[in-house]
Order: sequence, then C-alpha cells, then structure tokens
Amino acid sequence: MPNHRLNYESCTICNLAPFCMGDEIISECSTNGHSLFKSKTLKRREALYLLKNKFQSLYAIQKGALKTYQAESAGKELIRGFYFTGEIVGYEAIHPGEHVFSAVAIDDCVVCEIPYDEFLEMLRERPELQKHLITLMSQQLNVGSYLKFTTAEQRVAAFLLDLLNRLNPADDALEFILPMSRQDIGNYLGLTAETTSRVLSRLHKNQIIKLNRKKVTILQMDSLKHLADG
Amino acid sequence: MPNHRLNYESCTICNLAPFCMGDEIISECSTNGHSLFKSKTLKRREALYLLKNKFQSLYAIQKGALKTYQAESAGKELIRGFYFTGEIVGYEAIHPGEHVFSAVAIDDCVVCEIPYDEFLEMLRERPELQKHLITLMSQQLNVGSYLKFTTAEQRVAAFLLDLLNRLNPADDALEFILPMSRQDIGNYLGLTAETTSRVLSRLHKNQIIKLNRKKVTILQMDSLKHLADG
DNA sequence: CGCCGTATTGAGCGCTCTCAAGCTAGGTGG
DNA sequence: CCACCTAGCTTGAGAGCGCTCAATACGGCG
Repeated sequence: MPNHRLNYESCTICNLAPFCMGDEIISECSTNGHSLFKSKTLKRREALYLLKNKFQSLYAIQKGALKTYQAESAGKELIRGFYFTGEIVGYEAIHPGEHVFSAVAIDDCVVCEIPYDEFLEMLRERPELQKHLITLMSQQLNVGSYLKFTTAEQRVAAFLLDLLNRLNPADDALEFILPMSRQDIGNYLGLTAETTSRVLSRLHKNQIIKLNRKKVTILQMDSLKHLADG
Repeated sequence: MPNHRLNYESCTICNLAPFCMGDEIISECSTNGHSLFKSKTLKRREALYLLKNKFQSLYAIQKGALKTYQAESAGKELIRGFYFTGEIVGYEAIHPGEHVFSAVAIDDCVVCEIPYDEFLEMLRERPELQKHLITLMSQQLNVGSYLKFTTAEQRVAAFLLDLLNRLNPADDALEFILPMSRQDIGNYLGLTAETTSRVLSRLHKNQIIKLNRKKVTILQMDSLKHLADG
C-alpha cells in the first residue's frame, strides 16, 4: 500500500490526473492516502503484462520506468518504447483487445492500475474529460520513432535529447541517469549494443556529453541538437 | 458536388461511418446524395494541408490516396504514412493543434472534411461513439513502422504485404497498383529510390512477385511473408 | 519526334554489423 | 580482506549491405 506523499507527488504530474484529481476525488485521494485506483509495485525485470494477455487496464507510472517490446526472431527483442514517471502505458492494446507488446520494469516501479471499463464509465459520467483523452492519444501518435534517422549518431543524439525532456520535465538540469542498458537502447534505436556504446564513447571523447557509466551530462547542447538534426 | 453512388460506396467502408451512418442520418445521406460533411476534391500533388497549418478538421478519404510527410534537411522528405480509401488522416494534429506533417494527394482524391469542433459535438451528443473513436486511435498506434526492420528486403516485403491488405480489403486478389513512386516508397522505408528499385527487381527476378511498372502481383505469398519476418 | 520525369542498373565507398577479446563494477564466499 | 565470478560495457578487426554518383532505359505527352 503506497503512502500518502508518494501518491500525491506522482499524481500531480500524472497525465491522467484530470481524471482522478477533480472535484471531491482529490480530497479523498489526499486524505486517506491512496489514489482512486489500485497501486502495484514491480521489481526490476518484472513484467507488467505480456504479449497476448487480455487487455483490461491502462497503467499510470507513479515511479520508475518500463519498456515495451516485441519478441524478434533470433531471441532478440524489439523495444517499442520506454515509459517514465507520470506517463501512461497500454493505449496500443485498446484496439486489439489483447496486448501486442510485453511490458517489463527496467527499474523498481510503482504503477497505478486503471481498469478500462471503469475508465470508460468515468468518461461517460464526465464527458468534459474525453477531449483530454483524445489529446493524450493524439500525443502518443507523435512520439517519433528514432528509426527515421539514418545514422547511429543521429539516433543516439535525438534519444538523449528526448530523455532529457522526459526525465527532467520541470527542471533545466543537463544531467540524468540512463535507466536502461546499452542493449536496450540499441534494441530501441535499431542498433547493436556495440554501436550504441561506440557512439556514446565518441560523444564523450568529443566533449559533447560527459559519460560515466549510466550518468549522462550534456556539455554542448547545441552540438547535440545539430547532430540530431543531421 | 460528389454524386450519390460515390458517397454511398465510399461511406460504407469509411472508418468513421458509425458517426455518419447511424439513425436517420444514413437516409439523409443516401437520399439527397451528399454526406453529412463537405467533400473536397484534390488533384495529384495537391496539398490537403501543410505543416503548421491550424488544425481544424479530420479527413476521411472517399477515393484516392495521400501521403503525409515532414521536410528533411537536404530537400528530402520523410514520409510518415500513406492513406487510402476509407482511412482517416489528421489524428496526429489534434494534440499540437497545428499540423506537424504536410499531406498531399498522390492520386486524384475525394476527401470528406470533418470539422473537429463538430466532431466533438457529435461525440457529446452520442457518447456511445466515443469508444469507437478511442478504438480507431488505438489502432493508429499500432500501424507499425517498417523502419523496425533492419534490411531493405524485409522492409519492402512487409510494405507490399501491408499494401495488399489495405488496397484490397474485401478481396483475396494478389494484384494491386502501387499508387506512389519508388522515391516515395524509399522515403517511407528509410531507403533510397535506387535500393527500393533494386529490391523490387530482385523479388521479380526470384519469381516472388511479378512487377510491371506500378502493377504488382504476389506470386509466392509464403516466401514474401518469410522475407518480411526476417 | 524530342523532351522530361521516373525507373533501372552498375561500380566503389563508408557505416554498421558480426565476431571476438578485454575491461569494469558489484556480488559472493572463503 | 581478497580471490573469484558474472553481467554489462568497451574496444578492435574484418565483412556485408545500402548509399553515392553516374549512365542508361523507358513511357507519357506535347
């Protein structure tokens, strides 16, 4: 059972907050110490759902990070997305009715389970929220795939810039921790782990970033943006 | 002003038909010869909307085909999607409120303009339709990018299979016309026009497809699926 | 017929992959 | 405390695929 502070802090940046936090619900949430929906904790590598599982719920991430992936032919996995605190995972399963990806924690996680039936019920009761949902889903359509870039350097540079935005949403710090492995990054960007590592090393050697294992500091923002643009 | 038959036929396969065709609206549509919304005709190469245009409407394609693209650095364009008869274009602009792609006709087209404000109004009046919309948008999230494939052959094979599905939805024919140029295919798949042409020629030489300019016939469906899987 | 846009085909280069060998940090047990 | 182990990361050398640049072929249309 998550404590009050945790819920309150994560709920304030949750993309679905307008659904939970309106009216009297916010007071309920903040007085009794748990959100409208049930929380779940996941340890690193633990699965939230698996391919072909029946779709029943969306999940809002209160803490931690997840990846979604599809199994590829040669035991490899094609990573379809990373999801961080405040973001929603599961939209893509609404249509097929079963999960088309698997989702596993890349960190210890706390997620908020939102049963889809109840969610639709809430939409019926509070139709002013449907515009918000449509907006959220439209937003999902724009999360660009980095595969559109042709060179490894472009992909990695654009990926780092995206991470900076999503991991430090309110802050203007230029430092963040890569929650995922080089292999995961490679599988997401359509590169091998070796190429990913080589590009990161080159960016470090060229003083564009500072790299210490999983800690990244952006030293030359303009150069990085320039590399991402091509 | 489009004629009765055109509207009726295209409306029956339109993904938004549940919005127009229910109740008395269907009779209105089929008696007076035009749909609930305004039709627009576009000639080949004509733009439906341009990058940064204010987002005002979704468009259902009654006839023809369009592509959406973003301008790239070196005068190249990155094609983000092709859209065919019965499909909806424009969802991705809902969130930003302005168009993030440009959309142009690759064929002579007829589209049905659906002003977004009126669309939301319809959703308010007929809330049973909102589940349908959410489903449609979820479906969009799953239209796989072919860039996830690593080799040119995989991408082209998967692209041909997708086109077969979308251009012959009800039919089991194995023949279709490529509405777009080799350059467009290449820009969509992250390849050059030369590589696209080479792969198509190789598939033809290996008797997997029959290729005559823009006409494609799939000769060995299993082999093609096998190539797409990798 | 001649023009022009599109498609095909060829030759050589460069980037990324493959395969392989160290390296580092963190954990375990003696 | 240290030796050892393991997973993840880094770095290197060679090969293959797709890109670049270029020439040629084809078709539609005035």
